[in-house]
Amino acid sequence: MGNPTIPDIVIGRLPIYLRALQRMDQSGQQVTSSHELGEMLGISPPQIRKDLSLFGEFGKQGTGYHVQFLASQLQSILHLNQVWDIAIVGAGDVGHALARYQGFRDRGFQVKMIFDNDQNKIGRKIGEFTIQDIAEMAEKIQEAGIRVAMLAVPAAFAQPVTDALVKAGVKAILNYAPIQISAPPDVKVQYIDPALHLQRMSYYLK
Amino acid sequence: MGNPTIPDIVIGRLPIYLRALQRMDQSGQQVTSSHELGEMLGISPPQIRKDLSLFGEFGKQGTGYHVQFLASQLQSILHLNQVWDIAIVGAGDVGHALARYQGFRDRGFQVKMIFDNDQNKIGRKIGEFTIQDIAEMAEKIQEAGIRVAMLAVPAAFAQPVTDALVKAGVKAILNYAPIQISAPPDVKVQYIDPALHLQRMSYYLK
DNA sequence: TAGATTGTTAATCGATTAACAATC
DNA sequence: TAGATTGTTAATCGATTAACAATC
Repeated sequence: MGNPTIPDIVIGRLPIYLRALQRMDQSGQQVTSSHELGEMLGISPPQIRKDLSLFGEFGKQGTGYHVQFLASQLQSILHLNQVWDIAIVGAGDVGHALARYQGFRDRGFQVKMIFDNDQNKIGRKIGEFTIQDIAEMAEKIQEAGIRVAMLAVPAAFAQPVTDALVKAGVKAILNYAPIQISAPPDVKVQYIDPALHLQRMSYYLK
Repeated sequence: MGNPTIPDIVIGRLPIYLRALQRMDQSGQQVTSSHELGEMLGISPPQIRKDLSLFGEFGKQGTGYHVQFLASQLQSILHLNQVWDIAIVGAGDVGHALARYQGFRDRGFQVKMIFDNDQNKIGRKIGEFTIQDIAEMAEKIQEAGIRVAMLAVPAAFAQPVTDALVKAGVKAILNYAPIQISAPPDVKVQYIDPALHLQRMSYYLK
């Protein structure tokens, strides 16, 4: 069970730590330290130690952290001991790229279905998936018990599709549509909008 | 010129304000308030007023903000009065989706070229763009004076490609590779890793 | 052991918010 | 005018960091 007093900003750093640890593990490294992790990630060592200490004592004084052990602890904290099924809504370029992206499986997620409302797309295949009719979305998601969705529809559809996903029992939505959506407090929403990142950087461009 | 004392966290919110204002403008709305914007974005009204006041006085007491005026001020602050040319590195699924994404143009950016190191891809077209050899990347970017790049290569190539981009004069990199990259302080880097967002949400899933 | 690094407290730093005078 | 909303100060809140005892 998650401790409800952990700040969300700390939760946001855990996957970053995990990603670094998994890279270390893949390269055969067995031990690391808050200093090394901090160097690698641009995060201060005490910050890392403090974050981790909110969940337990994972290190050894004088030695540091055992890479595999810490990684598995973080996976457990983040509920990544299981593979979460994902539904993709929207089979345009973004939905297409997400459906084919190979990087989810190793990191606790697995695309299971993809929906669109375009009759020309429905029935066509993307890799192993057949694009399904969005009219059947709620039913299919409920049947499969899917809790995680990625939203790759035009901005105008984002809110109605969100409402349908919430009704179907989805609790986590990664929204690629360039618009704020509203959902009940028990439904987490994260946003990806590349233009937002670019605009943030262009402030610093002369 | 940007005021160097503005916190980066404030800069990060300006594009969010701008996006909301542009939607209002498109729907014909002429005036808004910090309260309405805050409601829409989940940001407190005083926060919005304080952020904006760091750059000037853009509102009218009793009335609020003129949507078009505030939007144009934000565009100017963010250096979005011009269109920034972008180079994409990596012509896989992600690079492909980015090259075809229609959402950049209205928001101050324009894809100009795309590179890959795969001989089977070089010379093929994505929309209007011909995939170019990454061996010619530095030269082409320098010639065109491109300052902004999007990185959509495998993690193992992210750092060497970054080094090449920096040498070629790129000052802003949006990195889709799931790995931290290092660049000089005058080169801004932003990250997009969907798995990171998913993992952050799965903490809250039971 | 000596050196290194954790976990944690206290201090600092920075960001957010409450409150309100100014004024449209 | 009366009502509404800004811009801004002061207070609060929360996050980061410095420092160090504990200990491997």
